[in-house]
Amino acid sequence: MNELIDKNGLTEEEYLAAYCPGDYVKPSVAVDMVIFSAADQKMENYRKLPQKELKILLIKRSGHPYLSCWALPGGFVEPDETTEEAALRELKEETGVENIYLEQLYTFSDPKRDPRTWVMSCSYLALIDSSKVNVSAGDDAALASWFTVSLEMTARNIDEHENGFTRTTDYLLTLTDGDITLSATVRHILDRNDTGTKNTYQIINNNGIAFDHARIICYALERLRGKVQYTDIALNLVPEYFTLTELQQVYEIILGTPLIKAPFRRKYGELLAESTEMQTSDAGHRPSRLFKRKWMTD
Amino acid sequence: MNELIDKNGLTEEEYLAAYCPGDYVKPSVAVDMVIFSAADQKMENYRKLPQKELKILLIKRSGHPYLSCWALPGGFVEPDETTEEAALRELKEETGVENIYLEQLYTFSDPKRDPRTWVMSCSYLALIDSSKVNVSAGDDAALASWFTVSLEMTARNIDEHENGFTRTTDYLLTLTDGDITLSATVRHILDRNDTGTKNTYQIINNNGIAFDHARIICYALERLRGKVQYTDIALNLVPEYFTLTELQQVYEIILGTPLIKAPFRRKYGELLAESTEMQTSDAGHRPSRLFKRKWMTD
DNA sequence: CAAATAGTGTCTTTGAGACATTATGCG
DNA sequence: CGCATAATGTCTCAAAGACACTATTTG
Repeated sequence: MNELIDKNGLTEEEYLAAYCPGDYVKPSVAVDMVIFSAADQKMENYRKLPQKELKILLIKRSGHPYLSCWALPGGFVEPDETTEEAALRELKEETGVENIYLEQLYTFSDPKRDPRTWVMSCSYLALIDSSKVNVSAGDDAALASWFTVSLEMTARNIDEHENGFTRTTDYLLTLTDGDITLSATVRHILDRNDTGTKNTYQIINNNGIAFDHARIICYALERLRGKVQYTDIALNLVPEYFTLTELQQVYEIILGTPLIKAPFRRKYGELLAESTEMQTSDAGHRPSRLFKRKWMTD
Repeated sequence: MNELIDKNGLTEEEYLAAYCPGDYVKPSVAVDMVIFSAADQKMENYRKLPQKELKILLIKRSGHPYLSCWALPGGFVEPDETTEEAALRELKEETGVENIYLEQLYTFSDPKRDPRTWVMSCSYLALIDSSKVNVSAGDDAALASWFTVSLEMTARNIDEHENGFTRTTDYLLTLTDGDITLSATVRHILDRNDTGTKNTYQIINNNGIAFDHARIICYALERLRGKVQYTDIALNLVPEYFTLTELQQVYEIILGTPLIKAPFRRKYGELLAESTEMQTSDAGHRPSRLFKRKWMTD
């Protein structure tokens, strides 16, 4: 608190005591969470390992707008809390889980993104060990479900012009849960020229995903794919003790490509996880060593 | 627009027509910009190359709170615009520059970050070629100035406990412009254990930097340091034509370490810039080839 | 032994780091 | 020629990619 006096002769203390917020139009601010987990897919074959699948949690809307579409879990930020605290509060309400990996993603602010009124969405990426969460999340009446995620590039067009180029890329996002299939095409337009770079994202078509949440999910996947390669965040998707094959599968479903075992084990096994004596007793093949997270302090 | 009917018997269209926003308390949302440029430092020696310095633009506050402290340029988001549009609008007002590299950083939402009222800040990173901007920015009475940035780690303490560790790191941010020196110490506390990871940032002490802007500046520098290594954003800090030595200096002042010439030229010269015939006629040494940005379409 | 997975050895390729060497302009 | 910078050559070392080989378990 400084003692300087402003042009009206007030100190900071006096100014603040007299402060009256103006009557400007303000936006509502919500938090929306993209909660990922990596769940085991049941294998039909008799002694094969289960395969992992990347899932996100969605909640079916029971009111307008986007009635009976599926939306990201979230809610409005309340006074006296940060967006992160709001996210943690909602997370606990909707999944019962505390102590989760949480990272702010991006603030979406298109004034028309909510047809009712001006609502910004501060989005969060959350990662959760699927063994920790009960399948039917949502303790109240809200219908919540885990959807398997798939994102693939379906078209790309590059148009080079005088001092730059325009690149249009379409991504197809598909979310499935049993019979239910949701999908959306998100178009990314990158326009670069001598005077700058401009990125535009449009939801070209949308099947059952509420608001701009298809776009938010794409953004979250992009971030996850990037960060998984130079951090240890993937460890938040496996239980406390896990095998290297499990971890490799998690990397594979995130990145969408198969990885080669030996270099994977060198890179992540050596650097990120600490081996222990524990072994798991399986059926039909050599049992594998269990690993645990190693705390990297740098 | 779907035709489903909700529990009150309304279609979405009817619902929206009747929609009346509730009377909740809402935050104000501001955008704050960390605008970097890399300016040539005048060399005293008679025929040496100029050295680059990393600068950010700050504006002196002429009213409470933080009267006569220095703040990031910014302003409030208005209805019918996105935060990005607000940032571009403010940027044009305060520096006269359009067509600039702009990237959303992070939304700071501590409800006490502005002593007046509840104000969230959606922060942006902007990069500008210093040759494009006049030294005395700010077309109105506001006093704007470019400050040289320096950020260094001053202390680190790691405390390992049962199931994890707590790491405390202090960073000293120093901003100088001629006689004026601003500084702040930002403390980062990383707490990891079996139940999760928690990051906390505190401004330990602060000399003349308004609000939580010291923290925002640190965040921006961190992002810039990271992205410079795997993207070509650094090219937004140099003029259209530039030498590889200039570019290397830009990398060096961002990363804070000297780089070795040969590998730098292999990595960035080959991958990111396209050579042209142009040469510059200098004084006292071999003239260097000028390079231009190469448009990477992938 | 067959099936299935666990775990390692090693060759190749790539690229960063480090340093030396050559080139070119000016006075 | 001397100074200062430009530009390239090359050796080393670390890590990723690719693939083959060995090791264990159950039935």
